[in-house]
Amino acid sequence: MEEPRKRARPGRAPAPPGRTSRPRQAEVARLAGVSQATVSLVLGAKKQGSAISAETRQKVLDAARSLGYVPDPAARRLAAARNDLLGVFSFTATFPTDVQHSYYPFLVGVEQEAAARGYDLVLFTGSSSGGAGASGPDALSRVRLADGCLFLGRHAPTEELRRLVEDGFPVVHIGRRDELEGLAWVGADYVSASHEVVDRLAALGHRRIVLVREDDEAPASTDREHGFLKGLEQAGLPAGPEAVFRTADPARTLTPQRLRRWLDEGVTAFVAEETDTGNAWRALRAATAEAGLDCPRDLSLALLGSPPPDLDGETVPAGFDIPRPQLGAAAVRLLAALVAGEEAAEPLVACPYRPGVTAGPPPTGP
Amino acid sequence: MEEPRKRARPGRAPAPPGRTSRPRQAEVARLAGVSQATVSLVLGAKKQGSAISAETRQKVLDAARSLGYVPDPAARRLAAARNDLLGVFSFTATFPTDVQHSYYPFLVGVEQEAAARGYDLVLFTGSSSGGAGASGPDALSRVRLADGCLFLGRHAPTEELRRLVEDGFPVVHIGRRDELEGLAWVGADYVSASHEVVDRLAALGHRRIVLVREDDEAPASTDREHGFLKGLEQAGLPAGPEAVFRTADPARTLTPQRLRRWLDEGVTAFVAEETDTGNAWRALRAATAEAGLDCPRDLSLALLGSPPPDLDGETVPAGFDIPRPQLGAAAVRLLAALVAGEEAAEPLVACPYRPGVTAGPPPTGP
DNA sequence: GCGCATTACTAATGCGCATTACCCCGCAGG
DNA sequence: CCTGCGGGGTAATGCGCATTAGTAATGCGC
Repeated sequence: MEEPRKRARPGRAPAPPGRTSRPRQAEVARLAGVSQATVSLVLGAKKQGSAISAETRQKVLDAARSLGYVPDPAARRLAAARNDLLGVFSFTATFPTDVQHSYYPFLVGVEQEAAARGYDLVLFTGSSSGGAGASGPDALSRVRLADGCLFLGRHAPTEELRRLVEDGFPVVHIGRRDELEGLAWVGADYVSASHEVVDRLAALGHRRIVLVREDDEAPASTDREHGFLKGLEQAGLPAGPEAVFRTADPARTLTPQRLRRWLDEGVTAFVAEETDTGNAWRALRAATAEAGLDCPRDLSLALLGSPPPDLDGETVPAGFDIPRPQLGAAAVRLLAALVAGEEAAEPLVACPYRPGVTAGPPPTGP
Repeated sequence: MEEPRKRARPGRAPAPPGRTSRPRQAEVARLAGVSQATVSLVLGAKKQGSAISAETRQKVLDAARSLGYVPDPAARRLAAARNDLLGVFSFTATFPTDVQHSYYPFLVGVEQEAAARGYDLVLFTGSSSGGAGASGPDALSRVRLADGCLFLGRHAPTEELRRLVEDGFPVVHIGRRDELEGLAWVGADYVSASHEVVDRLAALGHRRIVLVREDDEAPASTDREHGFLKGLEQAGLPAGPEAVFRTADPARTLTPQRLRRWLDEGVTAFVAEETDTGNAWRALRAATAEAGLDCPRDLSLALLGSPPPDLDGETVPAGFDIPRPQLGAAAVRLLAALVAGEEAAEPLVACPYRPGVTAGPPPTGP
């Protein structure tokens, strides 16, 4: 029997007037002649598909389809604590006007992998663009709508991130990020990739190789140096301090004269790290040209990363590529694992060697 | 007094064991010594900030701060009947491997405008990528998850779209789409833009202009022709059928000989439509080069759209640009209006004229 | 023919928050 | 002294769904 509780009618208005509101499970249930719970069971059909007769199941499915029923993600999440949504958060605009700095390559992989796993993506905007809920101490709180969240770029505020991590919210950072204990991340394996570049050069016959790097303590830089030196050692080549040329301003210090001196000393190959600016590589190329040297013939060059996009596209440098789409995909995989309560796996993604045209055998004879 | 309802404990587990769940309003309330409702009132503080004493308010705020309270977006949305989420759906991958076909330029504008309006974006994957909920008759149902949805590309199945539209679900299509009554869309104003190109050429002194178009019935093509012809008429130039050269295979039919004949007939300027392939423009450029003609000097060329990205970047064609970011932004604005229950406004976005270097005064004398 | 296990559902409940309806209290007016 | 009234809160309720306890119906064995 119904209680006469008509006097109380809290909550919001029943439905936006004028247009059909989205169907609820209750409506599906009514149409199918079953209870709401049954609808939930049928539609939420997990692996344990039992306890529902095929007939009833079909009735429900038909009803749901005919009404165009779609579960409300908010309600779903509230009740089940998941909604098959992965967040993507970048402190700078995800789609900056300057395509060069965009996260596009990552997103290619993120989208694919997410799609393959049945996740949709939530792009959290407000981050930079000064939108409505732009910043503030709880700027990152919105990401909690998703089951988990990917973070791109180093600009996500550490404190906010810590908060999420501590709350057990699944978070994966694209790009190594060690300063925050417990933060899951995926990153390129610069060590191995740099190592391999040395291997290749050594295999070509080079016996003295110099790394040109900028004066920077980023993990990406030190990783490369580390792999480079390890490669030298393993190849039995001189790996002392003289094998690394570290300079704050490659354009000034890496002169053609300096280059010739190295050659005179028996150096036959140079390796530059990739940085935001690409200055190391740029300087190396410039010095080579100014010195009137031919690259694959007189000396070999390799770039530990991708060439600056503005540089002559004809000359593909030897070195390795950073597999950004794969990184994105790996991030999604890791995030999915975290969401599922599993533990993190290998965070490093291999960078494939790129033969390019700037490396060859060392020149023979004097 | 508490009822002994301990036997029943439905719902999901209280919290993932082992980690602190983030605070709820209830905890804030307890700490502040008030009720949950009061917390909600204080934190949800809208314009009607009354009915709460300053003292209580402060207690609540302090408690919330000290606990680091952050509202659960899902719950908030459930209660408030909106999620501040806009969908973005593209039948093909949103971030295809081939950057050329990506919707990136649109998304730039979409993201900005969405951010400015406090919306987050949901990228519906599964569409093409063959993911979990890939296709099926209700493939589009998922978009109902958001408050409204943007559609990119012409491939979204009409029937599914109709369904959404009929249900009153706010939908905006990027790119003109007339076949579906009631479907809101935003598109570039090709008619006006093409018209203006003719104006400019006429102003430069050209008296006979020919449009080269491919054999295609897309609205984008017919719009351009329409604007072109209107421009001719208004400028008092010959706008008969001979002003339009329509061909299925520009590369074969647009020979240098054909070009010379036109010139002999007094034609001094050519206009090509932009298509997926860019064949019309390509053929025009090729014929000019093969005929040994100099572009700005011997004849003027204009392109109704953006040049194919693979074409020599040095030569900026005269014509107009398709303001994709603005289109994206306009789409968001329109969608936001629909979500708010307002009516659609002007769907056309103007295309700015691009002077370029391929148009100049007609050659003087024979 | 009764106990008991299955099967096939339904009823009840709560997730976290927003939104009333209502209540309590002190004070002014009749 | 009772009533009216407004400020300041609180209890109750529901959003839409998932989950689980409970129940009716049926089957089965002895």
